[in-house]
Amino acid sequence: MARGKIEIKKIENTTNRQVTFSKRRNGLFKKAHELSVLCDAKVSIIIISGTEKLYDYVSPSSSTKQLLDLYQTKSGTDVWSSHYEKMQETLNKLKEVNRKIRLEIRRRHGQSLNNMTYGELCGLEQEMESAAHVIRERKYKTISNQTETTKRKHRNSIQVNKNLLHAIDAEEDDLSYELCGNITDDPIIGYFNEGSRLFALRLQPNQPNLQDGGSCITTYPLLD
Amino acid sequence: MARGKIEIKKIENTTNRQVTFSKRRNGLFKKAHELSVLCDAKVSIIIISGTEKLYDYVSPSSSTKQLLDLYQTKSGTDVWSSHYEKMQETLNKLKEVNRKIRLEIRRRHGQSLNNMTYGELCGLEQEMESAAHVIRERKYKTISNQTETTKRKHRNSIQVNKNLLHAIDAEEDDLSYELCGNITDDPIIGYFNEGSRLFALRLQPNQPNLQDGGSCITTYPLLD
DNA sequence: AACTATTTATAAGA
DNA sequence: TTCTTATAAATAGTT
Repeated sequence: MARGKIEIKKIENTTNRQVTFSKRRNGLFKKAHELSVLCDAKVSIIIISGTEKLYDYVSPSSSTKQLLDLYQTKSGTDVWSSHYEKMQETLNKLKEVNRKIRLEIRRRHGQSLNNMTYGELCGLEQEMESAAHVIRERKYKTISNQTETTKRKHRNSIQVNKNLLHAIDAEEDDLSYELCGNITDDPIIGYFNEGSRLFALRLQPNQPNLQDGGSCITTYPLLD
Repeated sequence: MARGKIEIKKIENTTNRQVTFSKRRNGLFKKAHELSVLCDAKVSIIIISGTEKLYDYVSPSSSTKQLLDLYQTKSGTDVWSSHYEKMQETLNKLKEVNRKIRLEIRRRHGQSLNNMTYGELCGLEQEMESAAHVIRERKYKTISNQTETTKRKHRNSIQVNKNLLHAIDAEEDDLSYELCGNITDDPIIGYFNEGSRLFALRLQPNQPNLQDGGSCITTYPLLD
């Protein structure tokens, strides 16, 4: 519109296009602003350039959101309600499901039993019985498993203990021979040693178990 | 901007303002269109006039909704996300609650019992027992109530039946008297009248119960 | 809505 | 990007 008329079609020269974009964008915003002031109108302009950059103008004393709200109301256009309504729907469905399962759990707690017929109550009782049976079975399995585990551990300890006693016996025999020279067999020293060693040795294999405390019960996988 | 410069402030003359609005609005849309074509940009303009009328322009090959979606994405502006995010939050909370309740229900069905310790299983069993107890009590109450209702109905029926029989007996007696001519004092006619009235009266209070049919079983409030 | 004197916007060049 | 400037376009006031 100056120094020569131009045709209204895409400007192929990139630099030229960007310059024109910048100039005309400013011109557009200026015009929009003048319009809004002169004529007391609300104006929103959103521009996304060929390089995907965002530029926008909103007339003073209004926000883009406000304007878009108005736009939606007035045009009846589905601006964001596709997202929104789908979500609303999901939410309502979920609430309904929630309500139902809450009722079921209350009934299984023995509450909210009004409005249940005799038949329904019978059904519920039956279900509860059989579920309780399963739970009891499970409980027994758990406890027997635990017992089993404990026994195994105990046997293990005893074995370890025995092995260690043997080892130390052998070592001491070796020592006493070295210190006292050639003393043959003394059953009392052997006895004393055995008692003392028993105490010392007991601690070692048992300590890890003691540290575990009660939690070791659950670390053993249940036998199915 | 011709025949004299104007100041950029609200045009007070209404007619003038509206004319200017119309001219400049068209000018703005034209400029917007030229911009979009020349520079390969997406443009959306929304105008709401002082008289609350809506005007909008969108560059070719894009919809306003598309543009607004893009606008939101790029600007990160809170266009509708205040609604949206609150909803998302509610949704997630609800899902979590749902998940927990479902697990509890499964356990009360005797499923998903893995990962439960012996103590937890004991607790669950106990709870189930006591809930089952409540349900059983309720069941007995329901059945006894039902029985009670049925008995009452039965007694009622018998009474109605008896009354009807009386009435019919009397009617038959009456018929025989009428056929035989004028007889003065007749205690039996008196009896008949009384019986007939009794019958009529009886029916009224009883009929509603009969019409209820089987459903009346549940309409009686349970005795607590 | 059409006209037109003027202002404004802007294309091309620097 | 910005400035300059010749020229196209827009438009205020009028008809």
